[in-house]
Amino acid sequence: MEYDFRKIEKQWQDIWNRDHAYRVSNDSPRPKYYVLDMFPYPSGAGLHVGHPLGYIASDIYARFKRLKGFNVLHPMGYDAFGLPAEQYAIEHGIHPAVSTQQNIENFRNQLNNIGFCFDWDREVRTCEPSYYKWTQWIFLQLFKSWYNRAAKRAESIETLVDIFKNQGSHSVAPQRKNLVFSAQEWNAFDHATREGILMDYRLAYCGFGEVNWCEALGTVLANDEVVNGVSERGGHPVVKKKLRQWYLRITEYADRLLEGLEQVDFSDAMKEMQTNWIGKSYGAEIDFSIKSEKGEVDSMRVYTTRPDTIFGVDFMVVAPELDWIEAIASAGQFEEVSRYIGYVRSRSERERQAEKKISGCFTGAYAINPFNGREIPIWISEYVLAGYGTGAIMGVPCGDERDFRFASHFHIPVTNIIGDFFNGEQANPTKDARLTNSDFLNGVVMRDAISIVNGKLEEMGIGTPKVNYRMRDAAFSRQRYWGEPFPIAWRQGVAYPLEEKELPLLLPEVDTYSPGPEGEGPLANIPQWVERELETNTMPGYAGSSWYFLRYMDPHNETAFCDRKVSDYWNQVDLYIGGTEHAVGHLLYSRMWTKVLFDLGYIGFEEPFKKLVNQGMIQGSSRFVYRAQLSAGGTDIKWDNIFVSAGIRERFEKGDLSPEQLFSRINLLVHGDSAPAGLPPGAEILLHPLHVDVNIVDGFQLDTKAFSKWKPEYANALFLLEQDGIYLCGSEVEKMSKSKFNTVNPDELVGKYGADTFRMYEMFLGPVEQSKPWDTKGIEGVHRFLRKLWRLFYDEQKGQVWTLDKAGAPEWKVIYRTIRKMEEDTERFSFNTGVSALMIGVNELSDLKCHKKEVLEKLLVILAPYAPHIAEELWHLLGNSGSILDAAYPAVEEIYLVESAKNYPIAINGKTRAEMNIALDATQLQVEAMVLENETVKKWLDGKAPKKIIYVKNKMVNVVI
RNA sequence: GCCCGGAUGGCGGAAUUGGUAGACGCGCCAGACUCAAAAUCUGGUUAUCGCAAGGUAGUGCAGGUUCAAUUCCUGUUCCGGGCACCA
Repeated sequence: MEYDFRKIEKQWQDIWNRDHAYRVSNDSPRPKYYVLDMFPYPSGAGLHVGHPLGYIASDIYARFKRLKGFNVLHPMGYDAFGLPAEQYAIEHGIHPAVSTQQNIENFRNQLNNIGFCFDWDREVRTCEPSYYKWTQWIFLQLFKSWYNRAAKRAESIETLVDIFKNQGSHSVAPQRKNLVFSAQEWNAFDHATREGILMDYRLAYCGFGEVNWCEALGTVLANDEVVNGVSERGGHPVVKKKLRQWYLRITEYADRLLEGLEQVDFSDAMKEMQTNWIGKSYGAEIDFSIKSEKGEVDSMRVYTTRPDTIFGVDFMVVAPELDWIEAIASAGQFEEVSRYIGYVRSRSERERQAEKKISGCFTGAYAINPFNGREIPIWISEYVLAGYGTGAIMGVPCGDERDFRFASHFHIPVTNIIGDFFNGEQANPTKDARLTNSDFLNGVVMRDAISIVNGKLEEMGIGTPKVNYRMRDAAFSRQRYWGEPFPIAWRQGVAYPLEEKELPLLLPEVDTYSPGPEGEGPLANIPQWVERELETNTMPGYAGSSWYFLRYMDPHNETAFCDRKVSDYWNQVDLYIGGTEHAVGHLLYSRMWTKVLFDLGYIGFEEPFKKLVNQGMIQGSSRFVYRAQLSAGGTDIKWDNIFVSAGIRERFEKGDLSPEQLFSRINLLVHGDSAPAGLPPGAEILLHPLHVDVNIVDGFQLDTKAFSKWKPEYANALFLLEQDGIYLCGSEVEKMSKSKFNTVNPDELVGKYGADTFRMYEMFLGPVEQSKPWDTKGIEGVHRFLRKLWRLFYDEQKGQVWTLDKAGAPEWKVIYRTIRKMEEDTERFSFNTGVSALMIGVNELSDLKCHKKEVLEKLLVILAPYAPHIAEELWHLLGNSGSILDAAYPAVEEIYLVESAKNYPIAINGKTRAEMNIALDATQLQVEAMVLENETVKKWLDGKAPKKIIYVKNKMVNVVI
């Protein structure tokens, strides 16, 4: 009886499906465990082998937990709104709902192929009205709430209105500069004014923000649609444009997002990334008065974390886009300033920060140092961003490397305020120096000077200590079609929320997916929509994905996003597996939404994910063919389809093969014997690497026949082959993507080797957290392992070989050692070593010729999370009736694993030279005596006495000479 | 540029707490079975010197701590991920 994986896998998938084997109840006496995968976007390209890595890991863990007696929730769904579907709609006129539906079906089939234990009854799709109804509903909660800083929590906006009504704004931190009013004043404000003020407090609010505006395309572009300042499609210029935008006031949650990190089990790297993203810093805002020709602007505000360096300020740098720059520019500098502002407008933030070339421009105005009246030139430069702090910094070249380079570049004299700590060549950011050239601060250690300066500034009324965050409020609107409509109507410039009973506000059909007027979204093209004065923006991709883990708990609820009783049962996600690319986006947004819903009493926990495991990326291993071409050096010889093998190319590039030799070999290939010889003068042979589909390459060897059929233009391809008559490809490790032809489709591998082999091989590749290149070659080893395992039960010739014989100690020892290793490794997500442990176990049982049911059935249970189909099949063939999905994880009988002695490595000066079998309970003295008797040790000692003998129980012995 | 990771045989990787570097698998080499091939099985496989016994070097690179370093510390190079409208 053969291992017929195709039949077995089909059969068991059908049975599990029929029996609803993966259905999960919200009501169970067993402890709950919630395993979550990151929400996939159903792309048209379908799955490649990189996608399922995390899903397989979580699937194994979910199955493992089920065997351990937990009620396990392991759902799957789709983050189905998004730009690619909309782009596809623009290009092909197909409604995004239609293409998305197709993509989802394709995805689902691919996922099912791999045999995941998803409870499909709980599937969610963010683009379904039944789902986005609740995204809109949560948005309304955000809109109707404010963050009460005193209570450190979100509250209904009504509580704020009450405060304003009764006490005015004094007790509430002002959101807008200089906006302070009394209760009487509030009550006298007209409706629009009040709404304008409340808008400054709402957790979801409207403001103005810059977008990438492409005039030629008449649309707003995503960052990755902009390359080097022009649109990716068409290469049109892109500039910044201010548009009305929705935002989420995530900055109010900055501190709680930081504190929450202490309660969750994320990697230190992940916590660090989030901490840095939030970027909390303690500093001061200082107002400097300005001296300019026109005198229109009297002061500027800078944010600094180092007020102690106030006497070392040699220049100011202001973000060029701040609106008061042109007002302070002197007549002589005005033109240059305008030109520089124009230049910066064309630059993305990323480019500005990454730019190595120092650029900037003097404004012609000066700031006055409040302590000594010194005139400080005000510059503008792209390295200062408007969005951080006040958009203006103090340039302290002796203490900051970037400031120092700026000063050197523009020949601005440097004031040394740190004495010997500054060498004139390099800035020194120390806080330990005693200040010099610093007036009343001379001799004070910098660290201590900070509070002295802050005190003085406050006394003078020109500065306040200030906590600052690098994180900005999250832009929450897109000028797009394929997203959730905002449940907001605008009347006379005031935003009104729709009634709850009006939800969902359905996304209307449109005739065209092209943008609306003035950079508005496509919804602005619909007269009925505009008539109803509905918001024309839609929500961004992360709207639906910020709360989906809650919907899985109670996916069909029509009266709430999730029943409180149900979320109380499932509570936090116990294990979340996903890539680090979501470190600061999705993970922060969903943590914020969870905190808001917690504050408002809709759920009972404020951190969504208890534990996070980051999966690495599977990279593609690209293959290249090399097309030969003659440069235009005065020749009319055209080679269209000559491909040179990688080995020949290598010799050519290294110079081992001359251009003439290569030319004549190619000529021979093209023309046969009657080849005209000689490279035309001035001509050069170029070998262009071209990506070739990895699926027609075996290792590095190209299937030349398949290549000729691959694309019509290669039909007549000629190949310059290696000596042994094969064509070798070049290779490189790159991101896996369709355009690089390096994607490998899991369906094909599943078809060829089965889902069980595929699952185990993905895990066997290496640690789940680590990125690694895909290589299909090794999959056969895993497949061989499963067949070897099968042979413990059934033999092709002999049929059944398993027996009911009683097992002996050596067999028990092997199986219990395997169980223990497997359990430990699975528990710590070390799935690759888990697979190895199984292989070792099967190798050892084969060596022992162990075919005993009582041993083998334990093996099947620990195998089941990794390779569920074969495990279930053999489980039943052994005569078990229930499903192995619900078997109990076998317990280890320690008695079989007790050892009395160990082979110790005996090292001389730390280098292993011998091995000795020593009893585990041996004492230091016994060991020393034994070791000194050892021949190898004697040889190395050469008659001398050892300096020391180190004996670490159960580890090693080291003889120091 | 800034933040976070990673680097070990021909390849993927193992070494869980500082204690036998290279488990397991691929590939390769040799052998068995076979008319032959496939499949399967057995043995070998870091480099280098040596007939062997055995020695020497070795975990990106340069240093350091230690009886002992892939593991800890300092510096450095290269590669990957993210940087706010891809999801």
